[in-house]
Amino acid sequence: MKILIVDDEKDILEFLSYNLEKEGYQVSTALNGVLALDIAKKIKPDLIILDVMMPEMDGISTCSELRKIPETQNSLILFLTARSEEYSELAGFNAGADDYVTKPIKPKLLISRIKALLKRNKNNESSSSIKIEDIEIDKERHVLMYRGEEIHLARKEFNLLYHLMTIPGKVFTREEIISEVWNDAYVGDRTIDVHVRKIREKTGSNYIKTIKGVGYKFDI
Amino acid sequence: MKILIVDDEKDILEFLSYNLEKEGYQVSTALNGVLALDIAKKIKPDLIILDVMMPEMDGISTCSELRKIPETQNSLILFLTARSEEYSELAGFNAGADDYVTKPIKPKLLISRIKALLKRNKNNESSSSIKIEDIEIDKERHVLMYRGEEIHLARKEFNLLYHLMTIPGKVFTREEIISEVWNDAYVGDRTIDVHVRKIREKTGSNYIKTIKGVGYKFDI
DNA sequence: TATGTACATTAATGAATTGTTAAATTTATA
DNA sequence: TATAAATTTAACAATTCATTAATGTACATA
Repeated sequence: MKILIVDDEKDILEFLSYNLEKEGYQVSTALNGVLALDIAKKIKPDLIILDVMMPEMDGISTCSELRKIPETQNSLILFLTARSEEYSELAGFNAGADDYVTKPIKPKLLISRIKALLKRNKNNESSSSIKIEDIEIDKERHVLMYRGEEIHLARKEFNLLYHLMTIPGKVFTREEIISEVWNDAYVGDRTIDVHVRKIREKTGSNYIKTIKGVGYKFDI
Repeated sequence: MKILIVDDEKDILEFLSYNLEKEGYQVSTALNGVLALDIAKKIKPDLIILDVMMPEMDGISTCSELRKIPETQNSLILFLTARSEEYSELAGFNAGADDYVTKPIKPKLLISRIKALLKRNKNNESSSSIKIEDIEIDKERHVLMYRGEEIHLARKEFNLLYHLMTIPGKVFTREEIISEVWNDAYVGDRTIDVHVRKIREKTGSNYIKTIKGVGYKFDI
């Protein structure tokens, strides 16, 4: 795992490098935003730690720029911010940050946050499974786990449920469902109903809610 | 909703016009890109359907030009392309297209794509959740949260309350409400009263204020 | 007080939407 | 190809929702 640290204070760069290398990460450093962009393009870091307060180009701007170049489009970005600069939390997230840690930096906290971030990222990339309460749908294994039991769903049933679960709570109209699950094929409305019914039947539950006149949603 | 169709074949213009007008869209047509620009400036269509292959000015060029004039800067643009011209998909999106459909055209597919496009556009315009004090209405989840409780509102009830909440404090006349919530359908005044009553009943509250002789408003 | 106007309330009706079942059709697999 | 499984449709039942009509109430004004 490659980490790039960007801060204008050499002391902090050294302090963080030491702590992160001890954890087995491959660390690079940059003293300002401009350098950071150059280095990032070359090494394609998995995670970039950015100080918010920096001369020349601040962390927020650097972050925005990083999001524009393909090499770091999907890198994780973590902000370092002084406790007083609370405004930067919002600005940071808007600019595309994934997390932020306030100074003074506690190495153990920072490392646990980094691990969490990298882990979350890994999960999102590799596994296509969605778990909500006692129901878990795994696209890779094409399996639905419900209260510990493995339930077989046919393909359309599976895709329909999966699609509803991608945004729990959101109401999907029949049009949206047909467009996404049926690839715009022309099927009647009853078709959706029947599949919904079968899912309800097989799971013996009612997580799929009907919003009459609107559509269906997955909700606890 | 105004749609402009641009194609050099009269047959296709007629075929599409017929199908789209049947769906209630207001359709204009143009036989080439140059005419399209003129007409577009006048009618400001919400959606422009462009054939890729046309003499004089092809769809891609027309699209680029349309994106330059303010009247159609934010219009949706949908390309019609022969299955063989797959290259045009990319070129089209680069020129600012929002979607494309391959010929031969299946009317039902086209209409569902159009609806999806117009809808997506609409959704992006307005934020879906409005929160005022202890009352929150969420269009995406189609849910009303009131003092932590989830209250189910029927479609018209929901739309009515949502509409009043878009501008809290503003009095909406019955005319305005019918125009927005009922899409100008012809319904009597009592209909609104009844829906208001049901909302008050279900929430057990009186956030909807009656302004006698004027209309209703949402206010704490 | 009487009267008119505007809104509230209730219940009835019918339209619209969804649920259910079985049968027909399509698709996958041995 | 035969068979089972999955998908879709069709028919109809059930439910919910929207609307109206009838009637009641509040309030202002003559």
